[in-house]
Amino acid sequence: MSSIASGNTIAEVGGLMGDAARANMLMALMGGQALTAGELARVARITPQTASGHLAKMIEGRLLAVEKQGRHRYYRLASGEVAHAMQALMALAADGHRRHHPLGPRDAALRLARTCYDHMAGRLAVAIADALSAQDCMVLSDGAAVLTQKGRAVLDSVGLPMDGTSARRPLCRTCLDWSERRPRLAGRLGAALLARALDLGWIVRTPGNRALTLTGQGEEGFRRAFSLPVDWRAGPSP
Amino acid sequence: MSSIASGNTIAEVGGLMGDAARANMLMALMGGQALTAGELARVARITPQTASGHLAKMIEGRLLAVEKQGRHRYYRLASGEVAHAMQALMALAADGHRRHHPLGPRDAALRLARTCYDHMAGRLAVAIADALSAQDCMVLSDGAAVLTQKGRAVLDSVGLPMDGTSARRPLCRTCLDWSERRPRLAGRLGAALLARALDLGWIVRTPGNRALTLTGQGEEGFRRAFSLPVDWRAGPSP
DNA sequence: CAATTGCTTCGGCCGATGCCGAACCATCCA
DNA sequence: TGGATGGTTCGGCATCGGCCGAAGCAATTG
Repeated sequence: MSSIASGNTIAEVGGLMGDAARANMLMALMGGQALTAGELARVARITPQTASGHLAKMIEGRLLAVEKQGRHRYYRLASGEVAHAMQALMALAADGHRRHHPLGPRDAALRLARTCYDHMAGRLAVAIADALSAQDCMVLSDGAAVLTQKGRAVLDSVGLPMDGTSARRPLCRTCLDWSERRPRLAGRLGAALLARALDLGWIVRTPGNRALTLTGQGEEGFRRAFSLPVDWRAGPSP
Repeated sequence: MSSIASGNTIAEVGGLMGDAARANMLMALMGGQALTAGELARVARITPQTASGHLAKMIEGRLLAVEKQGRHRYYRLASGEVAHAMQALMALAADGHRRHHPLGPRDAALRLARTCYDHMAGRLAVAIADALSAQDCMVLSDGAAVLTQKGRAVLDSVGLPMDGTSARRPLCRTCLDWSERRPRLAGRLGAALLARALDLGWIVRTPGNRALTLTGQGEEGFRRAFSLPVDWRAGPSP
């Protein structure tokens, strides 16, 4: 029903995100991994049949994409723009929040390194951005970033050739997630870096959630590749 | 009702934007000017009392701010973050749209120069960004921008001292509005430039809509200040 | 002091939508 | 082939929220 799946209006998109159950599902998918319908129903605390309805609506509205695999159906965000829109909404929602930071044991892992849609977040990601910036590999200015010649060389040495300046996707963007509000690498470079680090076995995903575990190789690799200070885990230094 | 006006949730924010009438009002306010309740009712095609309810909700949700002046009440977007969120939603809504571009007579003025929340948009804004970029006043990369030393000098000469690199607000961002999808100056610099240009009388606002009229002085002033090519009105050259 | 205009509050109507129980497909496994 | 499990569709219920008419303030105007 409705239109032939052509163009949404702002109100339609907003309405889709403007439901608690759907928002919860979208938040769960912000981790970047595809989840099954059942998992999404559980995270939203609704019955599977209700979840199914919501998912269908979000597919119709082009917020999600599906991939069926066996008897499972894996849902994921349809595009980076969806993630971006969610972030923008989160920024508004967080306004007066001053959320409780229980800082539990599992929280500590998330705080160190986690995924945020398609790139890394947490202390590690911030430390990398800081180090690159401090070494003139990249110029950070008001939340935007530009890579220098030297920066390209460094990234190239990690196996990340940043050749084309083509895409109009930002290299770096401040991403208002819960945890330190400091710039980190997102965008095209951020996505490439996450993929490469997973590839090298420097970090591994945790099955259930968005947390990333830093391996021994990773500890060493990151420190050497980006010349991280020894105390990078301590958080914002200045 | 609800909480004591503290923290919204994502769903609440989305829900506020997810209504046709409210979305229309927000869109009207994207021009950057404050509008009265009556004007907003008219643009949303609803009765004043219905509009009043919507406006109260958006105030409560911290999407809008009011200022009463005499017997009028002027509503405006509460912050740049609200405008940013709307842009993000527009990007999703526009997806399949491929909107009709009627290109009427009034449309031509909008296409040349208009406001977009707190900065300029249209051919003029794009031409300025292009010129600054071509003269190494600023480095554009993937939609982000960084000002060079030379750029600071140029802006300083127009009366725009860009001293503190302080704020974490992007200098430039691609802004997916209807019309050319090319980078232009937004963010802190964009806002300052708009204010300065209005101040100098280079451009003047059109009362009813978002269009900006380029004055004779402006024609001359912009060309000299940013060394615009003579044919900048022609649009994207390369 | 009326009269007018801009805006809000109140009350009731009604359509839209989220929710679940039950039944129905599809896939995997023994 | 029968039974589990994951997922969807259907039908009905209940609630929520947008809408407007009528009435009530507030400020400006004569």
